[in-house]
Amino acid sequence: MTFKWVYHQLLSAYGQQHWWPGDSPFEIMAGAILTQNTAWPNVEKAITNLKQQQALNPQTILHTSQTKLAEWIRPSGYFNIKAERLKHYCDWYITQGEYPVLRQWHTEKLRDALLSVKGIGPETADDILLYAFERPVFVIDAYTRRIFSRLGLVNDIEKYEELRHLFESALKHEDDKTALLNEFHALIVWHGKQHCKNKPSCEGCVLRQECDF
DNA sequence: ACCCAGGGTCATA
DNA sequence: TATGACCATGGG
Repeated sequence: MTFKWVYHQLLSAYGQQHWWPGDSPFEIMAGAILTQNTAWPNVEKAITNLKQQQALNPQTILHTSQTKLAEWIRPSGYFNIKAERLKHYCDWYITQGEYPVLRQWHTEKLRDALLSVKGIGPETADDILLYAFERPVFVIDAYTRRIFSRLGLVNDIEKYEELRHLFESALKHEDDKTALLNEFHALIVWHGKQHCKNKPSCEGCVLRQECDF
């Protein structure tokens, strides 16, 4: 049982996921913040509102009052906090020179910079690195911890960075590693949702041992 | 009515 | 370092 085996099981079972849903790098970045501890359909409503307001760009978000911004993103939950986080992120993003500048940074430097923005934690930073900047990093989320600890491939108690390096080094010889890590995380999220839906019997679970019993 | 979702920050021990 | 409280909507 290996990481790659799990990947192929999920891919053959569910097919390509075509992540991240979004038309531009900035939409992906905003979505990564809005989806923190939130179901994606709620995020879609918030993004739709931002598009209707022509506000899905860093300049408009930065110059819109936090109160108004919070009202637009209300469906995504935690709207006061997320409005503040979006504005902090846009302030940093514009200051650094936006995508044309940031895309030239080395991955480690870009990660450190992202993590320095208030409201951007490890998972959100890696979402942005992988799906907006197409860097070969892996995103560790609650599904990943739960599924792979049940499979006996990782320890749930390990820290975020330890788990991330474990996945990345296990798959480092794959060609087009970015595309693989992109697909892998998306598949894990999809599988996690399916599994929750099938609890507790979990019949037809392609990973078998991942069932709850 | 209850549980949780594609997390992160901050205060406390 | 490591817990706990807090943030808040919407779907099951």
